[in-house]
Amino acid sequence: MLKRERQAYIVHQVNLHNKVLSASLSTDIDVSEDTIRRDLLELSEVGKLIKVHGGALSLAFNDITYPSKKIYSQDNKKIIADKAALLIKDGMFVLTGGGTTIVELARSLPVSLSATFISGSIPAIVEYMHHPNLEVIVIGDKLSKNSKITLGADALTRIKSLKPDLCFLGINAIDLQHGITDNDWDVVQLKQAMIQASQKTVCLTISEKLNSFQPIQICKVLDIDILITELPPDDLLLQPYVDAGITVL
Amino acid sequence: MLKRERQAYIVHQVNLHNKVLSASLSTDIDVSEDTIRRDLLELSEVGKLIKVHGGALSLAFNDITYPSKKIYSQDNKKIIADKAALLIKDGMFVLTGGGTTIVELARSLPVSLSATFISGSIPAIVEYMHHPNLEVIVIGDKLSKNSKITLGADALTRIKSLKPDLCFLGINAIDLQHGITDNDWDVVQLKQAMIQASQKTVCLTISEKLNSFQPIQICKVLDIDILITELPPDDLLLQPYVDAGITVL
DNA sequence: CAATTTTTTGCAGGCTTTTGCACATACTGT
DNA sequence: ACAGTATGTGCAAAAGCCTGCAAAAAATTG
Repeated sequence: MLKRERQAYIVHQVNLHNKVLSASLSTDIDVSEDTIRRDLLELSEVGKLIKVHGGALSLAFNDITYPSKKIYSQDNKKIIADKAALLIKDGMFVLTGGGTTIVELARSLPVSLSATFISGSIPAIVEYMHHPNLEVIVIGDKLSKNSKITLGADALTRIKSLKPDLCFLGINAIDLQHGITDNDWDVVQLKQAMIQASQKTVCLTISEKLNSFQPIQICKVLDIDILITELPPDDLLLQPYVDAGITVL
Repeated sequence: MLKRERQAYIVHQVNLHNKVLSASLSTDIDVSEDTIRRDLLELSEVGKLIKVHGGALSLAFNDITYPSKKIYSQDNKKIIADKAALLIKDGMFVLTGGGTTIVELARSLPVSLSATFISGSIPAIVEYMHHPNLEVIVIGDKLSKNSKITLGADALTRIKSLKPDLCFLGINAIDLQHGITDNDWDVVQLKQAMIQASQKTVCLTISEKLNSFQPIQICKVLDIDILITELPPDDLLLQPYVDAGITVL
């Protein structure tokens, strides 16, 4: 059995049963447990499953176990959120995506702000819901367990019918050559629609993700208007983007 | 059973019942009590539950300290939710409204259940999202701050395009003369659409709300199929509804 | 096509984690 | 206060994991 084939089988099993045991996989496929362990390690590194002692669990399962796992680079995201919050004025229509940075932004909004927020991200909506002066519009569709946002044709159609003032996107990778990129087809579709619908697009990312890329392009660098990272705008790392004509905050 | 899997089970149980006993968990999962105690210790260190002598309590339980009436009706809602959960079978399409009883139902669903849930209630969606085997469809529209559900023309249109097997509604008032009634125009529209779309409608309510009415009618008593309260089905208070031809559980 | 390099796989060893048990100690309710 | 549990500690067996290595398989190159 080929390696790829074997790993595909493992992913299938883990999604089917929500868990797998190294030992049973080993006898199933008839390879050594070491090989299985190496497979599980690789698959967990690319985020297909969660490796645990003795086997692996599906991603959905992991959410139940540790939903409030500490958020990666929380402090940096707070800095980003504060800068982003300044862009939003009373009365604006704001479209937002999902991800921890966006949730941080939602938490950083001043209580007095009165604006309309549109999103398909459940964690973000929960935050907006707690603000007294915000109107919240939910984008409906099938909920993706991984990203906790609604994805699908309905969501796309609805977004295309909007003309929001601002769009906030947390992004996974950006570089000058490949533009803004991601690794999930449906998420890419959604983000493209959001960018096209909005008058201005603001991208939020921690500096770690600058100058990296992923397999699918969302848009070119110049298709966005503002880039926000935790770094000061005159940081060397950001100069290429300033030179390219992006507003960097 | 893997360690992480076991701990996930414990967290689920503690959130479901608000408390767990080390001893019963031990016989449930068939591991020694020592192992359970070590699990509870770890989970309490990560803040997933509160460890006490003999078992553990959920974090939510800690908040509910003084209002004994609240616990009372909380228990009633748990009884209702457990009865309702039995109606849902694998593979079903289930449409649900909002409200605390529906959230309680969401929490009472067995982990193994694999079905599709459709809802516009954000608190309910958050619960569904945490179940590993549920498909979740979000009904989008403007979010009502009071009821935390999406309301409006979009939501209505979307619901009318569905044909779910079951519909669960928490209701505010029911009596034989006025039928099922409510006090919010938009909510009434939504519930009417939900009832009309579904093959079977199940209404959940605490007995307190029996034989009361509010200004706007949703439907007649006979337009629903099943009524669930915390009372046993042969309670005197429920006889009029049984006589009227409703299935009472 | 043969030689060379790279990747993959299995194995041995030493190490860590997990689990159940025994026993001394602490807590709980009557 | 006291009987009955629950808890913490130390320990040992078993299972799982990591490292390094060498053979086998696959890919690359001349």
